[in-house]
Amino acid sequence: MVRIFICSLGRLRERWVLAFPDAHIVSLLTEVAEQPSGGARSLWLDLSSMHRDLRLELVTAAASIGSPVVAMMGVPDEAEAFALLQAGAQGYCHVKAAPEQLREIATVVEHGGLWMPPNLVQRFLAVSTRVIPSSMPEVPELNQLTPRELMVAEQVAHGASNREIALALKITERTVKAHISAIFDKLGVRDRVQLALKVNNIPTYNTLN
Amino acid sequence: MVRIFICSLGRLRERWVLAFPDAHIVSLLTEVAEQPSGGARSLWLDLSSMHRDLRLELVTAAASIGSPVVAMMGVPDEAEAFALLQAGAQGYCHVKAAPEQLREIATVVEHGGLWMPPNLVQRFLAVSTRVIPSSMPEVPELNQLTPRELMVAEQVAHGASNREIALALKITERTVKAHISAIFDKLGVRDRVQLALKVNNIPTYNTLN
DNA sequence: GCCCTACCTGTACAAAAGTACAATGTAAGC
DNA sequence: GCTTACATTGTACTTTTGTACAGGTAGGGC
Repeated sequence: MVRIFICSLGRLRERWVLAFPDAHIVSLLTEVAEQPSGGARSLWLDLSSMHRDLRLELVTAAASIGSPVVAMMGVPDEAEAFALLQAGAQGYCHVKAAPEQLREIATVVEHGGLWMPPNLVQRFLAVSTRVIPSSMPEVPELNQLTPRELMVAEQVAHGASNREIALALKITERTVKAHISAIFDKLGVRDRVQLALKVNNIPTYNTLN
Repeated sequence: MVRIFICSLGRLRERWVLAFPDAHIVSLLTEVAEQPSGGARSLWLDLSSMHRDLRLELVTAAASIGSPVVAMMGVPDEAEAFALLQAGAQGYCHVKAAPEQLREIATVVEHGGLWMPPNLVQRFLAVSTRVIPSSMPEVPELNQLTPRELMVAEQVAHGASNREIALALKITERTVKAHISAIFDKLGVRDRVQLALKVNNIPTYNTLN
């Protein structure tokens, strides 16, 4: 199986080679036609540094070749994700997805599956179902938190500062810090930004959470 | 990888064993807990001869265990498919899917992918793209940012520290700070948490955006 | 040439955020 | 009564984040 990465800039070359030692990296889609097209292959498009209007076009063109296409974005955008998938992409992920994740994605799309970040799947399904039972697990790890910690975590997840949280919960800023440290420990994050993202169910790609 | 098939009647046992020679076949979900849960596994639910109301329940229960769940139906039903997927299933296929296809599906779901028949995928996307754009506005303010600032903002939005961003963009931490300050100014946020939330399009308490 | 913007960097400082170590009070369960 | 989990706070410290003020470079438009 040949993985071909298409990107104008070669910024992330090392990352991709790390994921797939035998990856091909080209800058134009037209070059793909010149590659040996004998066996199976998948196309990985770096759309992050590309003009918005061109992305859909590129994905459509790539999909028409016949190989599974994975769209890689820098700024996740739900609406665009769906558009790209509808245009024929079978995968949608962050350009900086970890190598292990890239390999997971490769396995999935190369076997006819659809891959996208968990939060997107949820949104996806939420809008598709008329019903709204939503008995779905939000972030199961949050169950590890004590009631008080959960309150603090939610405030952080909405952008509150320690001072604001202290004020809201009528406790000292010091206590807020104590809770927050405990939360970091339990959820395995290192700072409030990552905590906010985790509570909001947004994957952070740089750290393996 | 252990594949456990759950069905009240054992009708299709041969078929499944053909696909996975080492498949386990049980009749109740509770029996799964007794299986050696050490390694990875996937659960395959035969919902064909089951009452409609029970299906969702079973899928939900199965999904809560943690292993990938594949819902297998006798009579495909679009609406129900969405509901089952939302309940936590990662795969949806026909009970009588061919062994090779079962193996494809196994590969996909066991690597975090979503699997459903191609026609369902199309319906799925058609519905989503029609509904999403209206309900999901992007973040137009991001257009105010220069290309470089946008890169920095993306990194922050994924939980990166200043040091990490500096490393990634091959610039000084000082420069990162400069960009970030400019971003705060343009987007009207006061710290990196609020920036992360804004880029990810999550509303915050204090700033009503 | 001049102006403007984007981009980059430095020193210095202020303000948060986060950690280490320690302690008290309280409520629930055995 | 004892243990355990939870919530609370203190002092002191390190690290990170964010700002103020001050520059320097490169490219495009006039």
